[in-house]
Amino acid sequence: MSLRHAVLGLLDYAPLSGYSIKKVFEISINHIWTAKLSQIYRELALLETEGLVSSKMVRQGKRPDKKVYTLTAKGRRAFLGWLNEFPVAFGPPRRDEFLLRIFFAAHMNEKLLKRELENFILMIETYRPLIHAGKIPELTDILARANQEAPGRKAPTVDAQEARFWRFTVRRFQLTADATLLWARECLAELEE
Amino acid sequence: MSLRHAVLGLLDYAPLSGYSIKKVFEISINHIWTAKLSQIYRELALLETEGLVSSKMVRQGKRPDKKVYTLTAKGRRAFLGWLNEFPVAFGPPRRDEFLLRIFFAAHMNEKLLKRELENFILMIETYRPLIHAGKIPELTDILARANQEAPGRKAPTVDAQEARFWRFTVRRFQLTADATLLWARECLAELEE
DNA sequence: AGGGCCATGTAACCTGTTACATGATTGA
DNA sequence: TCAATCATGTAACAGGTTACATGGCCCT
Repeated sequence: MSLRHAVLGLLDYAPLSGYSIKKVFEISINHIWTAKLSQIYRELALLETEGLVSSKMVRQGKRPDKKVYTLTAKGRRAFLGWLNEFPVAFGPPRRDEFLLRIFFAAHMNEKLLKRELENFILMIETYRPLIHAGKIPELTDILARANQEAPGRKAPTVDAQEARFWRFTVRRFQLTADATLLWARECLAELEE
Repeated sequence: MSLRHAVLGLLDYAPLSGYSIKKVFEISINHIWTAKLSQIYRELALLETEGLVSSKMVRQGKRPDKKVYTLTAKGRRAFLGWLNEFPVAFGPPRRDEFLLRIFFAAHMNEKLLKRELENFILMIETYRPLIHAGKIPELTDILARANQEAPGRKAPTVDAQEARFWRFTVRRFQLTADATLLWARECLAELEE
């Protein structure tokens, strides 16, 4: 049910096409939640039949026409409802193929295992610096521009509040990336004793 | 594709019924990978048609009959193949509803948000001590007992190697739990300024 | 008497992935 | 000239969730 809320949440900032929702995903919540384009199109079609969003075709001279979706009042209520319903407890996500391989690693060729750990470490080391708050202005920009294109819409508040929470999510990735790096190095060290 | 390998991996230690695979999940890889009973039954049926496991009905006087699955040679090859194929890079799992809510928390009632963070902290504090290596002997026991029931099977090696990697996975949960706790407390502190 | 455990499954549904199809514009 | 970007989708498949069905045993 969460792709739905991610989409509604982004549309609350600005009317967007399916394609540009995907773009916004890529520079924002992509680390938190991913979706393929085909899935986004499907979800948007569904949301429209349920009356949570409405769409309008927009001609663009050179580039292909696009279908811009706007959040309806009903859609906004659904989104806020999701955010403000009585808080549920969320366990940590539980699907990690890499860890599953470690669990069964007694059957793994030792050299291969070490290489896999080294690759894993490398992956985090390259991935970690990509997670930084630097993308927040970029995101703010895109949303502001999308809003200008929408006539008669008062700019929504992408302000200090937003920036704070986006910073929170970035911080979480940094901390868990650090912890994971530490762990992987520890494992490798023990294997190399 | 990973539920499949989790099942094959457990069956490599001992022949098990669908129901007891679920039990073993619960005290072992449940933090790494979860599955519903119905999914396990479906997967086992599929694995049997593919010849990776074979089954045998076992009468039990008082309790209902059970269908015990054994790994075939082909199944074992498939499992080892998965472990030893050229290492792929795994990104971190990317579906975290809680973080998604934080991302959009600017729209959240502040009291509710604080309560949600507090619940989250509490959840980790209660969850963290449950993740400890103490379950390893229990797991070893269950597998050993299942093996005794299987006639003519030489006990597989649930030994020091196994214990090491299980310890590794436990350690990872502790480290990331610690990092997540730190993060959540940080967020709450900033909100309470 | 009622709930929980043991033990099996089926069916419908929802969500995510992969592959295919189309076609103009832009930059190297 | 070739690949990437913009822009829309459909179809098939794979994997995960929820609900339903059955029935005996054991414990309180």
